[in-house]
Parts: sequence; structure tokens; C-alpha cells
Amino acid sequence: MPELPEVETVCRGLRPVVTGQVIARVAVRRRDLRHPFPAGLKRHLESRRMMSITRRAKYILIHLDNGYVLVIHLGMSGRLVLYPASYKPKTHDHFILYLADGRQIVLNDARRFGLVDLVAVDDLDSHGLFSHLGPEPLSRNFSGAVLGRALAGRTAAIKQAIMDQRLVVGVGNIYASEALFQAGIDPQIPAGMLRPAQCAALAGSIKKVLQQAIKAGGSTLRDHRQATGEQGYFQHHFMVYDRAGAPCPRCSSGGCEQARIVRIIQGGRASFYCPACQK
DNA sequence: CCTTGAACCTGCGGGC
DNA sequence: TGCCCGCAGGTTCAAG
Repeated sequence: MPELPEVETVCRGLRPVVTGQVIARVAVRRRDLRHPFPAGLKRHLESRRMMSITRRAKYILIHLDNGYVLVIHLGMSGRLVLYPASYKPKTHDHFILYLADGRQIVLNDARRFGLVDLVAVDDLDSHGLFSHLGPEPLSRNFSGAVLGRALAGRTAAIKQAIMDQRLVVGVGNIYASEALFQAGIDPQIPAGMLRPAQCAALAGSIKKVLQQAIKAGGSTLRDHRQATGEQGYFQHHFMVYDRAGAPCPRCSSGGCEQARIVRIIQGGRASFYCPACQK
């Protein structure tokens, strides 16, 4: 479900609430999600102060005052929402942090592809969850040149390549299609075939679409909620994602023949693009 | 190392 | 109404 903009939106919503607050109590309502919850999870969290909240790739990182970091991944269907003290747990509410004032940070994840872990802050970079991750797309470490180097020699389709978290993090199925549309690149061409100018355009469109989506609070297809419980709004700005059969926004605006958005399957995932203007 | 496909799990909408 | 199928924002693992 959540790609970088959705995770970033959750972090931004939680940050003013979480920072400086003490975790009074923790409820662990089942033994595992994708992996078993770490041993001693409650013990390491209860009575600890949350010092800051950050994001790496699609992971939410809550830094504690005991040198540990609470790591949360939302998988496909996860939500992390702040509720008032009166909230009663519902189905698929697996993990709850109760603040001193009674408010609750609730992790709900119907499909349970999400993950909760506890990592010593000094071990973050070397930890198996993070050691293989590529650059943050919104940082200066990511550029057309960096992308071009990462794509060199690869035969996989460019759509699948930019979703590979080793090359660049945060891009998932929605924003891969949207970024390729903005850059005018056919999602099926082999990654290593992109020319430098195309790499520059694609790096730029990845940054742009992720930033625009963050501004809109992410995209709510079904599960995504901001930390406030509010939906995201970027789904109303999709150019191609989930728009098979619709006229291409770029070709149509030219007043020429109306090309239509096409849906194809790549690596088992749906891709959307305009065959007329994405080459 | 790279690429591909399957697996993990629940819920929802469409077709019959 | 009910059942079956396909589909959904991610990651990981095995096999070629």
C-alpha cells in the first residue's frame, strides 16, 4: 500500500504528537506480522520516551531514549493512526502504543505484510532491513547520473528497475507508472538502454511526483490513512495509474488523435502508460 | 550478480 | 443472496 509519500505523510502527522512523549503502555495483540514481533518488545518500549520520528525508504523509525529504534513497515495494507483515549481496538489492530495522556497510536494491518522491529540505533545502517537500500530519491544523493550508473547493464524493464529498493528507495507501483509517464518513457524498455538525458528526466520526475504526492497527503486507494485518520488526496491527480482506457492527458491536450492509457502486467504488477507518448 | 515468479494474507468488487 | 475469481500501495526467497 504505502509508498514513500504515504509513509512520509504518516511520519509528518505523528511527529508533533510523538516527539517527547512517554510510552505509558504497549499492547501486542498477536505474535507476528510478516515476522514474529521481537522478543522483549513491550519491555523495551514501556516507560521509554520517544525522542524523534524519521523515515528511511518505506520504514518509519521512532527513536527512543534508550538507544533503540522502533522500526515499523506498513506493508501493503498497514495504517498507523492516532486515536483519542476513548478508542476501542478493532479487527486487525495488532499493536498499540498508549501515551501518558491516554491517546493511542494504533497499527492496523489487515493483510499483515507489515513489520515491527526493534534495532539499536548504532546498528541501523548495518541491519539486514537497511544495509542493501539505495539512495533516498528526495535527497541530493539521487540524480540522473546516479540513476544512470545504477541502471547500467540491467536488462530488466525500467519500471521494475525503479521499484528495486537497491537502486532507489521509496518508489512503488503507483509512482513508478506516474514518474515514467511524466518522463515520457515506455515502462517496458530495458533499464540499461536509457540514455543520460532520459535518466535525468526520470530522476527529476521521480522527485517531482513524490513531492507532489506528499503535498497531497499521499494516495488513498483503500487502506492508506494519514496519522490523523484523514485520507490522502493524490489519487485525484493520477495521470495514468488505474486509468486504463482513459484518454492520455498529454496526447489529448494536443488536440490530435486521442491515445488511450493501456494496462499491462510487468513482474506480476499492473503498469499503466500511454503507448503514443511514452517511448 | 541478475532476473523471474511465487509466496505471504485479507477484503472487496464483479460476474454468474 | 452466495460463490468463485481476480485484484490490491511490498518484500523476500528459491530457482534458473
